[in-house]
Amino acid sequence: MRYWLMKSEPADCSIDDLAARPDQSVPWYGVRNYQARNFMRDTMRPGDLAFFYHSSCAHPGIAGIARIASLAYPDATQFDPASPYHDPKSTPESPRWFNVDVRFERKLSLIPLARLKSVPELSGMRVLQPGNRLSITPVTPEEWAFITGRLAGQ
DNA sequence: GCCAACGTTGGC
DNA sequence: GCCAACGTTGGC
Repeated sequence: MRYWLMKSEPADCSIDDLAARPDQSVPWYGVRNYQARNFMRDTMRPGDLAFFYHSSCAHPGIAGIARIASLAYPDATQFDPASPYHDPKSTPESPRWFNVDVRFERKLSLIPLARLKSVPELSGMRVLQPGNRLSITPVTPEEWAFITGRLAGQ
């Protein structure tokens, strides 16, 4: 089993939005970066755990935990001309973009980005590296254990 | 709103 | 294949 960190803009889908959804799950559509796509398509497996991270907002940080709930399958929004994620170069015969389903696991009291950055044990964390923009990044078992065990307040 | 960092595009 | 231009990300 692997661990991940997945960014979501809470204005689009917050941890509370995820918890309130039918089945408490959501297709993680809209990823249009090849590296993040490859993580979903090639490495993620159902049962993997992910930090649910709030980005591009007033209080960026880890807001909860989610579980990968499906293998990757073609992202429907790429074929929808009305979607902002429409990709005219993609075809159903040869889809370019994929998504997994993500299910709510539990909420955490927010672990702010500044807190994560202040911890020496997490200095190597992928998402904290300067210039990182990937919306999906791997988390090591050590990082996962440290954050859930030492930084998560509940 | 600013801006640094990064990925993608497209001309050559 | 190079690389400049452009668009996006995301913290501040």
